[in-house]
Amino acid sequence: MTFQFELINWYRANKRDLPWRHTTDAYTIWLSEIILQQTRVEQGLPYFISFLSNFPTVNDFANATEAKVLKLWQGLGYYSRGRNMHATAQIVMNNYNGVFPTLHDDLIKLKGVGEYTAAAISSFSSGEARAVVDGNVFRVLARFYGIDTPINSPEGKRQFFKLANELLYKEDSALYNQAIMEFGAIQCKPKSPDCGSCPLRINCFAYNNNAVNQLPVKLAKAEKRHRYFNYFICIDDDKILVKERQTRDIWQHLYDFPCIETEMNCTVMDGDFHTAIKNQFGDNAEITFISYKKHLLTHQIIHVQFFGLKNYIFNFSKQKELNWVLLNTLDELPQPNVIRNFIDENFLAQKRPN
DNA sequence: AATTCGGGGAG
DNA sequence: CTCCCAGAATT
Repeated sequence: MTFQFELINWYRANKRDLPWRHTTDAYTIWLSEIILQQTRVEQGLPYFISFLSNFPTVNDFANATEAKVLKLWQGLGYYSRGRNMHATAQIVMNNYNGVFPTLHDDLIKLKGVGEYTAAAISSFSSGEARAVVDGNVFRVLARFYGIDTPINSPEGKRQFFKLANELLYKEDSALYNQAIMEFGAIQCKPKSPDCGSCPLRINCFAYNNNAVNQLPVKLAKAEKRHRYFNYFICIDDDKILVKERQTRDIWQHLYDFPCIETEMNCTVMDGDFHTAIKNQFGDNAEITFISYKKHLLTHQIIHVQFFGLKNYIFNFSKQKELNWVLLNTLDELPQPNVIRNFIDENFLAQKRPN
């Protein structure tokens, strides 16, 4: 048990004071765990405060509108997390009588709750003996035990999951799970960890074999896809035309503007793009280029152009997701960051708070 | 088994 | 720029 006790001792001395560590309430822990999926603590913390304040109980969450949830989630990314939380809150109200589950086998059935999150909530809320395996745990185990199986391969996931559960300190799974994750986040960092001050270095494979920078091993990712979004700003007096994004693409159920997607960056004079504009907005439409922005996502590079539009016509019957909204209520809609930033720069005279 | 869901911070 | 973050769902 040396490894486990060293981790726990390190944790007692070095842990950060984080709000979700002061509770065993499953709902509160669930909020924090979903928000922190693929998200740094510093980035997620203000969202955790905001969600807990807006939705003190799972009942409050379940009774909110999805638009309200997505508005609070705006800017955090991976918006399916917000939509899945909303669905899960309603499932907890309907199927669990409003009492948030604390057992792994119940949690794993909830939307947006996978192996990591079910282990985290169950161990933190009820002390169930389930090992968490997140990015931190992969890294700590790969380095300390010298495991070079790619962590993003199915074989790697099985191997690390098995080892993590063998190592789990079952007498206090919550303490041990917190300890190994915090150790990975603060001490055994991805880049340039301070091995000289590490209490585990004596028995660490990577440290003793000069392999800290080679572990963990990760399979190469697919090439990023380039996409070209051409947005059209249609303003009629005090109203602007917005579009709710639909399923099977990024930013589902968030709002942007009427858009023509092209295969490359186009000017209004380019043949196919010109034709598409005329087909969409009529022969008399006057187009003016406003701005270009390159927006980086994990798997896509979005080249965004904004165009102003005048003297246009539009066939609404084929575009049910399009809607006129008042310019002064535009800010209330959940929007992807690239759209929100455009609105900030072009429509809002005064800066909004925060 | 591979891909696709964001956005931000560190280096 | 690249990599990674308290991963999960979909194909």
